[in-house]
Amino acid sequence: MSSSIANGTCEPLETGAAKRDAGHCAACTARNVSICQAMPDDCMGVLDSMASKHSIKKGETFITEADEANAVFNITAGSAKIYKLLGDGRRQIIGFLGTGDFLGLAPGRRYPFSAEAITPMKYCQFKRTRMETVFAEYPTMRRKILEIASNELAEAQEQMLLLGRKTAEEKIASFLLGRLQRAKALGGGGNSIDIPMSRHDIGDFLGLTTETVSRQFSKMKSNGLISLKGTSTVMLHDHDGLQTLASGY
Amino acid sequence: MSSSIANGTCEPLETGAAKRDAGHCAACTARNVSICQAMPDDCMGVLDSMASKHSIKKGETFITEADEANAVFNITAGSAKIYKLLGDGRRQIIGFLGTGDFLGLAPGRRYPFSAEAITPMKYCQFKRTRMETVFAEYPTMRRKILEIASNELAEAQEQMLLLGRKTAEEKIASFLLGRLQRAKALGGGGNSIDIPMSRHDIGDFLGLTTETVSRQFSKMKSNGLISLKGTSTVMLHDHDGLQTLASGY
DNA sequence: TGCTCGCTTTGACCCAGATCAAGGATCGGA
DNA sequence: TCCGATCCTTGATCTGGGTCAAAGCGAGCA
Repeated sequence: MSSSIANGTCEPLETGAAKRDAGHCAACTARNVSICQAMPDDCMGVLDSMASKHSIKKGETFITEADEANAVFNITAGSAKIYKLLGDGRRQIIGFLGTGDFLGLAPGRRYPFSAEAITPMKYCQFKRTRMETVFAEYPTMRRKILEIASNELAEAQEQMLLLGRKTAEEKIASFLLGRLQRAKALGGGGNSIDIPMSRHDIGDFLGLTTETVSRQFSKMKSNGLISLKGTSTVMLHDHDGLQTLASGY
Repeated sequence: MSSSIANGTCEPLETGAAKRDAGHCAACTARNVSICQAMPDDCMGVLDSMASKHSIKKGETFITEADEANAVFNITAGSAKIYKLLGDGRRQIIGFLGTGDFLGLAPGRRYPFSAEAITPMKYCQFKRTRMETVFAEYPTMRRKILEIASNELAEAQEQMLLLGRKTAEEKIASFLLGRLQRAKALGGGGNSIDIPMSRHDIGDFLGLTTETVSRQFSKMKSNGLISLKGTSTVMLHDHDGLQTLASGY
């Protein structure tokens, strides 16, 4: 619901609960932007002992749609995409995730999407059954998950508006502003944004083809709204202009 | 996460918690399909005293986008739509809700969507601040909310696939099967479904125009996939055919 | 340093679904 | 039951973005 619900303390309900020394998690660069922040410092060892840590290469799949949803994940470095497929291979990218992002929520027994690294990537994996134990002991963790789910839901609804009702140009403007917002939330200044995903991926995220994405980038370049540095860095020159496009006036 | 997380008991954490006699909620027809089922029977009076009950007419708005999100809602009779608007009035319907459905989750201080009755409707309204108190006392309620949010998230992702990648025909097939599934979940048998919303609303839900929705209905009628009884009852004659369309082969 | 393969851009053309227009059905209210 | 308003259906035409094709371009590798 509101973010205020994540403000409680994190005392274990059972006084006999293990409190180990903080392990590698304590040094994790993703810790302060991830779900792990809901864990009190002196209990970090509990998470550390539960997490299985992985490094994968660009293009590797780490969640497959319809597989049994036995684990949840926390990205500690790099970026990923999550997507769903239609029978004939048409693809919809549901979202792009980066450092600190949490994924793996599934309402049923199986994952409702696949996930693949779009850059070299690191993540922590937690068995779902063990997470349930943690939730029982540290209610703040469940609050944090609810906060995350609630945010994702609002984002998904915003994306539904985009997919159903915006033009190609408006979609691209919205996408660029979304990337900018994300960069700022992670502490980036300036008007320059990083686009680690391909034009094809952007198309599958916005409900467009590669060619249309490319044409819209070119159009915005010649309009002076943006300029490109290489193929994966975009400078936004007219934030207000993009904002007007994105909100559909 | 999984529905298993809603299986806990519902003992108040504070032993001194008020347990009042069950009030009107006890007789509520929506109770067993709503969030209220997470409340133990003998605590139902707590909810009852908190709920403000409303009846509204078709077409009335009960949530306005960007208003302060001070309450959450539970529909006890009738149907509603929730939607978002673009600056020039283009509309995307995010979902249709019916008896037992819960809404009002907002990740920030304001509602990210509007909500309007599509039939005469009844709902219970709970002040968010008071819900926080209930959550603190009855953890099962928060689990239930997480379960709901998680389900809605998966539905929203499925809808993103529909909006971004399905053809008009596939969208209509998916919509009809979705309605059928809902009818079955509420105990309806048979292949007949009720469509309380207008063609215009269906279009705004599927990212189509009224005319395209109408044409696809006509096409499916002449294909023998469906038939219409009046304008708001649809009989599905070929479930497998619709399923194949919906899954995009 | 140059090659190659995959990604991106651009161009020409096409089509699914939007738009514009006009009847036909349905429903609530007097 | 009649009337008006609203919703639904159908037809004609148009167009934004898809499809097909081919030429740049750049990062990684030998």
